Amino acid sequence: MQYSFKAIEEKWQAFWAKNQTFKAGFNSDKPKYYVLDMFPYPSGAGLHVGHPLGYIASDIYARYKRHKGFNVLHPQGYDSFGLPAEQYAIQTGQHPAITTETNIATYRRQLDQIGFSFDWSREFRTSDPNYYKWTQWVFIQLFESYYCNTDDKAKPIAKLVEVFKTNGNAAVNAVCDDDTEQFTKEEWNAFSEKEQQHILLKYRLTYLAEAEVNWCPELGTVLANDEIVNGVSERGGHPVVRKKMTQWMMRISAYAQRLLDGLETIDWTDSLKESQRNWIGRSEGASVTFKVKNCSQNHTIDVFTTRPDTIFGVSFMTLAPEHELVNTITTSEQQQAVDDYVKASAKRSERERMADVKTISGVFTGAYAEHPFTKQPIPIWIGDYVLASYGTGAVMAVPCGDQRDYDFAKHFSLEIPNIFEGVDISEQAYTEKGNTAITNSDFLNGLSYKKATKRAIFELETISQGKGKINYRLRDAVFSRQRYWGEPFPVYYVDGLPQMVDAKHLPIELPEVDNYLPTENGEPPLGNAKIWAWDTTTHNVVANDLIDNKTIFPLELNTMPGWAGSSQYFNRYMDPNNDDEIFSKDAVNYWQQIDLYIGGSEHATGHLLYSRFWQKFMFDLGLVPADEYAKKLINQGMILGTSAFVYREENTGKYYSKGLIADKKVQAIHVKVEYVNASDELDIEGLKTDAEFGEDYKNAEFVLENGVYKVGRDVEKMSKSKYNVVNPDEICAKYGADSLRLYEMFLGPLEQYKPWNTSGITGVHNFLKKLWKLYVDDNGFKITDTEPTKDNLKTLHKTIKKVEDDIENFSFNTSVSTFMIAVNELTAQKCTSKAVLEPLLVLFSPYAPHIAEELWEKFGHSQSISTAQFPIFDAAHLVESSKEYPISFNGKMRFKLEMPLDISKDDIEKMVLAHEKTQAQLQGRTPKKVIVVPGKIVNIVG
RNA sequence: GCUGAAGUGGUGGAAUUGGUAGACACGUUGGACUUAAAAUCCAAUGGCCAUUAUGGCCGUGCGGGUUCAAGUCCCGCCUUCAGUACCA
Repeated sequence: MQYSFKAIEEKWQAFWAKNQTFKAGFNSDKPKYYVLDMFPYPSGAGLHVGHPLGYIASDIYARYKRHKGFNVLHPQGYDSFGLPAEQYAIQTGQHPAITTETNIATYRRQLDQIGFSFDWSREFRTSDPNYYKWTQWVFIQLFESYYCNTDDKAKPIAKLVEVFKTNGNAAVNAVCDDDTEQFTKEEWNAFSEKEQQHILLKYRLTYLAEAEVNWCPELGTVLANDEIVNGVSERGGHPVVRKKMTQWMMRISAYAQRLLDGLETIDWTDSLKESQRNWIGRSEGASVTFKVKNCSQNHTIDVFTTRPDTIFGVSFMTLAPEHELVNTITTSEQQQAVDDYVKASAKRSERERMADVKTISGVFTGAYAEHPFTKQPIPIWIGDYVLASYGTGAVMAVPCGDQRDYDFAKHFSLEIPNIFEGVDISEQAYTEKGNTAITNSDFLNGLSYKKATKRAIFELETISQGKGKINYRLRDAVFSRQRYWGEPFPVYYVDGLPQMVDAKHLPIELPEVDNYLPTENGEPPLGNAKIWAWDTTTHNVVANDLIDNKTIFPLELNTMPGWAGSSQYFNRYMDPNNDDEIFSKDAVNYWQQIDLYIGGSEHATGHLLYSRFWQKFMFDLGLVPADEYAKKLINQGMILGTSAFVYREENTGKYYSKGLIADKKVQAIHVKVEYVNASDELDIEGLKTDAEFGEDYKNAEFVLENGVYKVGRDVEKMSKSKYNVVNPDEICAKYGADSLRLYEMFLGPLEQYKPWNTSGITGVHNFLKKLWKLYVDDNGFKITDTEPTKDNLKTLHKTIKKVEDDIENFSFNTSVSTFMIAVNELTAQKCTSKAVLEPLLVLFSPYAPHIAEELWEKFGHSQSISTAQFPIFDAAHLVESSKEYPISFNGKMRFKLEMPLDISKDDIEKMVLAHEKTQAQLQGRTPKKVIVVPGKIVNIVG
């Protein structure tokens, strides 16, 4: 009987689907375990072999946990809103929903053929109104909440309105855009509805604001910071410019400290946590207020500094060119110069400014500020090294203590007072925060960094010109996109003010449009919709031309960004078909949070940060029991493609084999990897008859070396455009899903980036054939009830131990090797014993579930192997008596003991001492002293 | 610049708390089986030297150090990858 993987895999995939083998429900007898993959965006290209890597790993772990007696939740779905489907719609007019549906069908077929143990009954798509209803719902909750600093949590905005009515905002300690604005209860109650709403927007956790955003003209939409890479859009690589626009924002900054603190409680990789820490960018220091001299309106400039101890070293101030006071304070003599400078720097894009760090530029405003303590005048400059978007957009310049201030001062010949005792600052600034005493600094004289900082803050607070402050780099996230294919906002506008649709009328479904481009007057694509107005009496979406501004109002034209749908999906899996609630209390209390989350590290400062923010918000509302949603997170590495190149000589057009290039002027051209064999030889005939590119090479001349054409190779990201994509369909057809699964794990450590090389798959494929032969030969199933030998049991238990350790540590690659060794050993031992080969199957089954099920059935089991218990390791089988397995004597001073490490130190000492005594007696010498050191090796010291 | 990860044969990669470096697999070479190929099986495979055989020396990016013992620990460099950056 041959190992016919095709029939076996089809059979068991059908069996799992029919019996809903992996359907998860409440089960109080078993502990729960929740394993989740980052759900995919279903792109038109389908899966390549790199995509399933993380899914295979999580599937192995999920299956393992089932064997270990856990009730496992392992769902899957689709993050189906996104740009590619919309771009396709723009080009072809096909509705993105249709494209998405087609792509999902392909994804599902490809996923199914790999044999994942997903609970498909819980599948959902973020673009399904039944799902995005709840995305809209969370948005409304955010709108109806503010952040209370006293309780350090989000609370209903209605509570805040109560306080305003009775006490004004003097005693309110909440996160607000403008913490200088003060009003009494009388003032509040006298405000118009519009004025009140305007104020509340400054407190709401999602709010409408005029903000400087990253606008991508090419894509016609704004982008979040994490959607921009090196100054161009992540998707498509289009340029991005800064632009002021009214946008929905998420007040994630209110959660900055909690997002930072939460990292300490979760088991995520250090590099990922570090990325998030950097992104949040906490720095401690002080805010200092400088009064502008000779200013009729008493203007002040606030700065943030991490070095309040250097306050007496301030010799000038620098404002960002965009700073709001630039125009107000500039003197008439300097007006022209300042205008020119501001205009020039506005022209330069952010990217140019970043690229050009070395050129120092700036201009004097003619105005002076007053030093808070010395009252000396401080010239106010403008310089583009100060960023409007960080801190307050203004700095107090301390040239002796900051290199950029120092360079600026040198360039414009400004004063550089030294406030560091015995430090030479003639060449560069002294930026260390050491124990150097401060001098020329009045009350700070003689103090070191730490003490001076404390004292400076104290003195600033005394004169009410500053206070200790913690600044975060993390900025509020723009939540609007000017696109069609995203969640519509449940928002309509009355007199220009946003109103939420009552939650019970959700979802607000995406309207039909006949054009997916922005409208002629620049509105987002939803501006093309004809039925897109909200009727507040019937609570329905109605035609735009019915808008009467009394009961029927315009709806929001923006849609939500890509990360909206993925920010709470992991909770929805717990109760995905609930129409009445986002999820039931019972469900969330049972499943709690994700135990293991697997996905790519590229989401470090996007999805993985935003979703933590949503979870904390939902925790504040009492909706979820945990304020972190994923206990453990693993970033799977990427599988890279091995591209192949031919070399075309520029003048002759001949293609030279790699070894013949020498110093010829050649151009390297990607060719499809399927025409290249393991020895890097090109199948020229295949290439010439290729359906897509055959024409290009039909008449080409290939110059061979030693009778073959050798291609060049390079490891790159798998991509259609590089022709190095390997399709899992082909692998499954040729070697089977079990081979694919094993090989992807065998390639290397899960977290690592590694190149794919199809030729290596024969190794694991042969292993599966050998495994099959261990159970089945020409006469059929060959397992017997024979007593296992000691060798058999040793192999089995060695394997149990290793595989269990490997899975717990997520080193799946080494356990594949362990299997190979086990099968080789048992084959050599001619083992047919049921007592060994049956439990062994359970070890394999997470990795190669199809073959395991097939053989399991041959043992007479009617239930899936996934119900079987993981075999229990028994160290006794590894401890051999010294008679049969003498302690091996190796070299001059070391013994190696073949036994498990959990045997006690004393036992080893006794055994080795006994052995040494016999040896000594035989050799007629005195026994050496035995010292056992941790590890496998025993030292004998003479 | 800063932060994080990593440098081991021709290749992917093993090596537990410091304990026989190169497991396992690919590839390569030789052999068996075949008219032949594929498939399968067997053997060899870090480098250098030596051989009838046993063997010897060198080897984990580089230079030091600790130790009976270092891929692993410490100090100083180099290189690669990833993230981030006039962050005050």
